[in-house]
Amino acid sequence: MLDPQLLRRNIDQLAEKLRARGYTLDIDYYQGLEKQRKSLQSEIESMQEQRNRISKQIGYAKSQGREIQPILDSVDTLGGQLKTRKAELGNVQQKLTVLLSEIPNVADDSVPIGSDENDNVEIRRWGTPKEFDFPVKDHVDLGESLKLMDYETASKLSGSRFVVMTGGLARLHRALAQFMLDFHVREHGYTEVNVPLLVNQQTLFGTGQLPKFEDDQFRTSDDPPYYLIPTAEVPLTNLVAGRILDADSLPLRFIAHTSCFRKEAGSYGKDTRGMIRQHQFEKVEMVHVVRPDQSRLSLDQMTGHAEAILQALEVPYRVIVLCTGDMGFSAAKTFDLEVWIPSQNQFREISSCSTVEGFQARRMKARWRNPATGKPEPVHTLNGSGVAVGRALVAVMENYQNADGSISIPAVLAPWMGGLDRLTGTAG
RNA sequence: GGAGAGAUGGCCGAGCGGCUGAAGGCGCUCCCCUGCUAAGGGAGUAUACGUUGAUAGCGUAUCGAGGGUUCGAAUCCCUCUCUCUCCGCCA
Repeated sequence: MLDPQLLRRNIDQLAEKLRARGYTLDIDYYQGLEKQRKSLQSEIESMQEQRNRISKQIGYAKSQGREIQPILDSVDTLGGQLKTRKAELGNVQQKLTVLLSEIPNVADDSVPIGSDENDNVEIRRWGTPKEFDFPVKDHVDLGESLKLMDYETASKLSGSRFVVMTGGLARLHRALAQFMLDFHVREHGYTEVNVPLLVNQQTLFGTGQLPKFEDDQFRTSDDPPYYLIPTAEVPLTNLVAGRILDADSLPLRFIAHTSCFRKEAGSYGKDTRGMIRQHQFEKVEMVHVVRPDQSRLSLDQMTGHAEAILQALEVPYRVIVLCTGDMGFSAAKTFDLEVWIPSQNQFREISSCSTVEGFQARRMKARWRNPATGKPEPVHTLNGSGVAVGRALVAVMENYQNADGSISIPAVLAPWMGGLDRLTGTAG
């Protein structure tokens, strides 16, 4: 949610900025509603003021033992009028809330203007793609020929976009998650958190998935509406929902390893093969809750934290900054990490680190007490993958493949691999 | 799933349908007093929105949430949520 002051004060400038993101703000519609809201609200408040005043007179008159009927008569019609006006206001406010909650965040000034992923800008590269002296296999061929990865059985159990992993590969997947979690906690000062995977509507509203992206979520039940989290960003960020934080408790750095669930509606035909795009996948997620003046710096740090994982795994990657047209709904600025996928001969997204500034904080009423003003103000929140576990597995499998179809294990994962240093299909 | 108890400000805790945005206490802030410390005295201490150029001020709302009764609700009624205790069931 944007700061409502932005809409009230600089709506033309705001509309301009939103246009860069491909969102058209209906200024007339907004201003019409806002005008109605104002007049209804003042009208209602003055009616309430009148009612309160008269009610006090009644109380006073009664205590004096005087006749109250004449006073009662004077407010005879007030109640009814108030009721209809309140209903009208409720209506207008509902529309305003829907409008406001579906406006995307405004891009930071440093974000390149553009319309889609072709306008993203590469910032830097790390590592050099390995030259293979044999034809490379993709992770599906590797996994299936080692009999450690089974899409057919997964499809029987669930459907498309699921996978069954077995033995050493399942262990490698787990090792990756454990490594990332332990690494971030030890090296980067994160607090490990174990969070619910099922959340309510309010929580999804807080991070911006609802109301606009209902169709992307798995809804599990109706009587209490529960949703499977699409990312741990949702529960982690909402940890501070509704709270007023002390200045010295910031920054907060949370990390969690969770499964994530996405319908992938609208991505039909995209990445249908393999583990790149699944309905269920695992991710290690980082969330920062910071003072507003720290969010830019924090974004760089968070991106660095994700990069450290890929460097430790020794897989080549590049960092890009997303252009205005390619950013997610809540983001003010996003760095994507893209890892080298040999079989595709290209870089693919493995982490996305964003600052959303106060956008989510305003939705979830997460505030801090600014010592300078003494007042509660929205905090800034950031989120980033540190990194996607399934995609990291793909990267490791493909970048560490050998001519005989076996897969070497990155040295850094040794502590979690129980002595296994190569996947040959027989181990585990 | 069954039975019961509860939800009030940063915390604890009062509150007969009317002068209660909310007693009292704790904590915190400022001031005074006191030659350190301790003790004591005084004032202040929620959030949102509206009004205003911005304060102050004023107005409105908020005592778990949402409805209702009433001229008037923290207080009465209904629904829901959550917490706690006991029983059952389980990881």
